[in-house]
Amino acid sequence: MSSRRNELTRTAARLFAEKGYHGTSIGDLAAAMGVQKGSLYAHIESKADLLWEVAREGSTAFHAALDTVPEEGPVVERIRAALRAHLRVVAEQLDVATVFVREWRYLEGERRDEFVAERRRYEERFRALFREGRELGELRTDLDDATAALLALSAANWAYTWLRPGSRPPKAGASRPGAGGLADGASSPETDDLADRFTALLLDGMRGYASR
Amino acid sequence: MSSRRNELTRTAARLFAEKGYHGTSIGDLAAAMGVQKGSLYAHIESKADLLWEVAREGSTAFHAALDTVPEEGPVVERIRAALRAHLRVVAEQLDVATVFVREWRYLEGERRDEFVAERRRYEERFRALFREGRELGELRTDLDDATAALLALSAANWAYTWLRPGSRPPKAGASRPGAGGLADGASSPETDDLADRFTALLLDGMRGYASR
DNA sequence: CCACCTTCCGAACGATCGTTAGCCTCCACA
DNA sequence: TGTGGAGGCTAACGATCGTTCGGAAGGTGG
Repeated sequence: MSSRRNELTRTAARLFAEKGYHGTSIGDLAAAMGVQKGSLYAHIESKADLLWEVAREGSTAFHAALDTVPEEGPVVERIRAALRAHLRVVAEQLDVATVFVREWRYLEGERRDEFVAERRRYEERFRALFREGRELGELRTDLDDATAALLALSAANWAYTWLRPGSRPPKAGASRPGAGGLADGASSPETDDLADRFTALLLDGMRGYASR
Repeated sequence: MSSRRNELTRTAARLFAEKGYHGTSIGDLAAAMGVQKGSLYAHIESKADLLWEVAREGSTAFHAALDTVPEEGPVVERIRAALRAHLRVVAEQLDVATVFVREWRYLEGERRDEFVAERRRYEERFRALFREGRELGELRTDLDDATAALLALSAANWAYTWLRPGSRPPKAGASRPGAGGLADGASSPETDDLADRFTALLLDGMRGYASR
């Protein structure tokens, strides 16, 4: 893929994340590329192609991140690794992650079906960790693993709303205006820290020792 | 407000939740109302008015739900009540909740500012519970309450993607096609159950007793 | 030197967008 | 009985939408 074409995909990811797919016109994309809108069709066949490409990049990135989680070893460590991996993708490729989580639903036809399947598979991989943890006795044997996985995935899927490339310590907030921000930044120890704090909370809970 | 006007607001909430604000045209709204699109302007001044109204309804509903949480008593019980209240709003007014969580960002100008302020206030109220719990010693005294609140709010804010009016037991999934679904249904014991399961997980964690 | 490929331009297309206008009908109420 | 407001109609507006097209500049490799 030519470098100009890739540049267009990056721009599309950024604008789709910022203003939404339907809120971004071909004209907006062209302006951001410093070009007339008709010129974009030297690179793409349709606007929908761009959404598809960015969404697929998201699928690839998140699955690849999960691939780095070992298949053996203590489940607790693997859950921590999975959460780290997920948050790292969000922090490093915030625009792509945003499209993956929020804008994918404007895909149409087979592409949408294919995306949904990949997304379900991702969640299933995540969930399997909790099920395995319960079955092996490393998590509570009475654990409702579906709910546990849902809780963990909620934190993961919501992260794009507050995680920033620079990865400052989070506020509890979730709403944040446009805030274009920098280009996708490097992951930081802070992102891993945050994932670990989530993991610790999920594992040990918030209740005081006294009332345990 | 006339009944026809209210009907329009309901339709707008439904379509905005289903296809997104920018993905819903005035023509779509008119068709859903069984009317020519020009006729809608007997009720509104602009499409943006509808988004504003639905978003404000969301603010009102979520704040009102939090108002039912007692200001005294065990923090643990209040957290449970807050989570129940939130999920109940999502289950009972799914369309409005979806706009509140996902579509609000297409608000413009002062309205957007006002909405963001209300949303921040909501999150702050939520967060205060965890801070108070730590300060009173009812939660772990070493609790990172900002992260704890973020985790709880993530579950709450993500709920609109999987909670359904009928409120079946959840899958771990998060992606779901259009799925028009029924009109907003009544809340059920199941919704409260789910909130309680989240609360239990948040409080006591997933780790096995053996490894505590 | 020529042929080709990439990239862009400028202009235009039909469609759809949100919104406005004037007119009509019907019903509640004085 | 008459008046007015609520609600809807048809038609049209200017703007913007995604997309197409023919042509031209610029560089690369044969």
